[in-house]
Amino acid sequence: MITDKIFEGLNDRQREAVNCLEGPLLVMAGAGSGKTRVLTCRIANLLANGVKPWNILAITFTNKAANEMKSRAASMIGEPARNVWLSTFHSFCARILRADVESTGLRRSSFAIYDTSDSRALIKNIIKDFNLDEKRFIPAVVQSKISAAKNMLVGAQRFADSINFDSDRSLFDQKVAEIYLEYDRRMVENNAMDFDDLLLIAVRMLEKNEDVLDKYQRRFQYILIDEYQDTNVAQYRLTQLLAAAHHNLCVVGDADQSIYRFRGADIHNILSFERDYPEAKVVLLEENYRSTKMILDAANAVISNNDNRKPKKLWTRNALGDRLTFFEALNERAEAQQIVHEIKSLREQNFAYKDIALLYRTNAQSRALEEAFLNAGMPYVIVGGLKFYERREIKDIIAYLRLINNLQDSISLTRIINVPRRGIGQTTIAKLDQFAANSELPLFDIISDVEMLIRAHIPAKAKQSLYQFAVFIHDCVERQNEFSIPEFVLHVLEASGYMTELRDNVTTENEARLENLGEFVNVAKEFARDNPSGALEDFLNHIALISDLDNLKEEEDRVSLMTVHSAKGLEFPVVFVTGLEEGLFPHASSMMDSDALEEERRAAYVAITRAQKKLYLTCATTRSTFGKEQMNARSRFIDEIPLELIASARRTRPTPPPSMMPRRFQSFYEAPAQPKKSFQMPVKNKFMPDVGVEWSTGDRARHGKWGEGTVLKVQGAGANAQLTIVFDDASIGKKNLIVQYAPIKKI
DNA sequence: GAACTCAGCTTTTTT
DNA sequence: AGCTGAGTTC
Repeated sequence: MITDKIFEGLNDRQREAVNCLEGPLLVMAGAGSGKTRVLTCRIANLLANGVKPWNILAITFTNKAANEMKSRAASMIGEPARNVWLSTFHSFCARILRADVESTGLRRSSFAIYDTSDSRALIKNIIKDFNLDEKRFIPAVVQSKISAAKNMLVGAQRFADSINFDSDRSLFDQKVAEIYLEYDRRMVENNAMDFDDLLLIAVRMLEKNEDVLDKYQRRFQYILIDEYQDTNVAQYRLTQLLAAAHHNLCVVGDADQSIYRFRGADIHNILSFERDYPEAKVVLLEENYRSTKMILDAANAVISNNDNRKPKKLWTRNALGDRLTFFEALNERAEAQQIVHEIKSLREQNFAYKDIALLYRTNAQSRALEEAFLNAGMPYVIVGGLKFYERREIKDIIAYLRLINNLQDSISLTRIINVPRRGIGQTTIAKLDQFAANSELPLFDIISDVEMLIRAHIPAKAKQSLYQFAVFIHDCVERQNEFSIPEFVLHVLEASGYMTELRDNVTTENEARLENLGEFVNVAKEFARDNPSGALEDFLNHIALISDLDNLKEEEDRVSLMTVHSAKGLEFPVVFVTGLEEGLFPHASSMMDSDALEEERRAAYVAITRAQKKLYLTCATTRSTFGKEQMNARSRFIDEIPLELIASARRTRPTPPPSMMPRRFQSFYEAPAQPKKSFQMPVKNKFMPDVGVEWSTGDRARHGKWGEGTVLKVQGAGANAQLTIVFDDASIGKKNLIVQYAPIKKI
């Protein structure tokens, strides 16, 4: 019997939630209480009761969680489970927008999705064009204001209006409003949407068009939302619109794990669910299956210091477990060293590397940890941080693909117009921008038209390269159907000269870039395999919305390093919560604001509850921040944990200087002396020019970037001599170089 | 145009 | 400390 399988091993509360299929349902699920399991089983149960998979919509926080849930449901109920709409809010919105936004007249369906840095680049352009001072109008600040407004469903016009009516508002906000209006205008012009637009415009679409709303309301008879405590106004409104017709809405979350206030998440969405849906059934899941009693007690103790919360106590039948381990190291290097040391002993206790996670509050902390791992030769993976899709070479190839897919995308065009170098400099780009602004044409239209290039007063050389570039892009547009997506990616990389540039300039950095591009081709292959009929546009859409976390592969035995935020929803047998210092965790920016401080404490709660068996809490007495040594007090969160739960050296602050310490403790506090420079970040190989070598016509030279060539002309002598070199690679051609400055060698 | 130097800023967390 | 952007030089 299928239903037996669904209910097998569930506790009474969980059964209740899985069994309640109709009407609004709120599942308050404490950390580790089997929340994912309930969601999965509930989906399976809906299917078992004859609900069609395409009538179910389930929203999760990451694509990874979505896929996992899909597989689990499929193993319970069979393949039809794969037809459930299971995705993140953002992918869901992208999908319905592709399908229907064009019919509402709001946007075209072929829009590009800009990530944070693309949209910041656009804001920066606008600030420049408005002749505003970049010191006062910091692009990132303006961006976050606009983002906050969008997350609250405040469009540009309403944002501007709300300021005009308020005479006290500063000039700053008025300017932000102007930038916001212009930003929207250019996003339309570029045929692009940012992450916030996906939500905002999807809501507008459903509000504006009854037919479309009706269609999706009919389609999604049953809606499930995970991590409901982290929804923002736009997501809340979207949920409300979709569920309005039937109220078959199940939301799952834990107010104590709400840690995304900074991006507009509103904890009240979950707290007032019962007010929004008075007929709602509420199920509390308080039995924890994940952690030992020790860990859970520590978590409960910390979170109980938050005043603004509904009291709740997680409990477990699990074993008492080991006491937590706390240590304070001398500095962040010693902290990392000590962690490495602990991991070695964990290995002797039969823990695998992949059983272990290191959590930190800020990405910057990963550096010291990474160094220690490299030195120790210990396998690790950094989840998040400088993400794969944020690497320069990956953004470059994506920009090429986006431009080919959407010739109006001027942001992508400017990114790669001179990558690899084509002799198109700032002056030329400024002229083009000017001309584009005056003629209201997309940049690409201008560079593909020689007439216009002349009118824009582009010098002959630049004109030539621009035109060649335009021809190349046009050619790619026309020929894209000759290739599969991975082949096309390779074609673009080769034919643009991008690969040549990387291959000719052999540095560790470039080798890493080539490797990353290879990985990108693999992503394309995977996509092509999973979506045989997928177009370039679908591929772009796919990669715009997958996060690093989605790629966390479990098969490799490596220690995971990530921020507390990235760790949400994950669990590990052993967890190290690092950098537990006042000013860092809780972060300095939260100290003035009790709401922010409570959010920090929830982050600490999330961190602690990731651990199943063993929990380590660590901090450093001094830490160098911005290149300066800083003394930090131990985090208050440590002092909120009852003493009896903690083993080992605590309350040792201030740490005595090494000379005052009994010798047997020294190694505990201080990293062993290590050769300086034993770790080096990949640096560009500097090609030192051969100063002191005399050159003459006909000599052969090797250039760091452009390969080999022949000297055509020599002007002057010694270090200051100017050489004219014809490079063998015809696409590079003739270059004038100063001996003393150019990366060249005589061969 | 390319490559260098210097000043100033960075670090909160992310789809 | 390490990165970006502005300014400078040839």
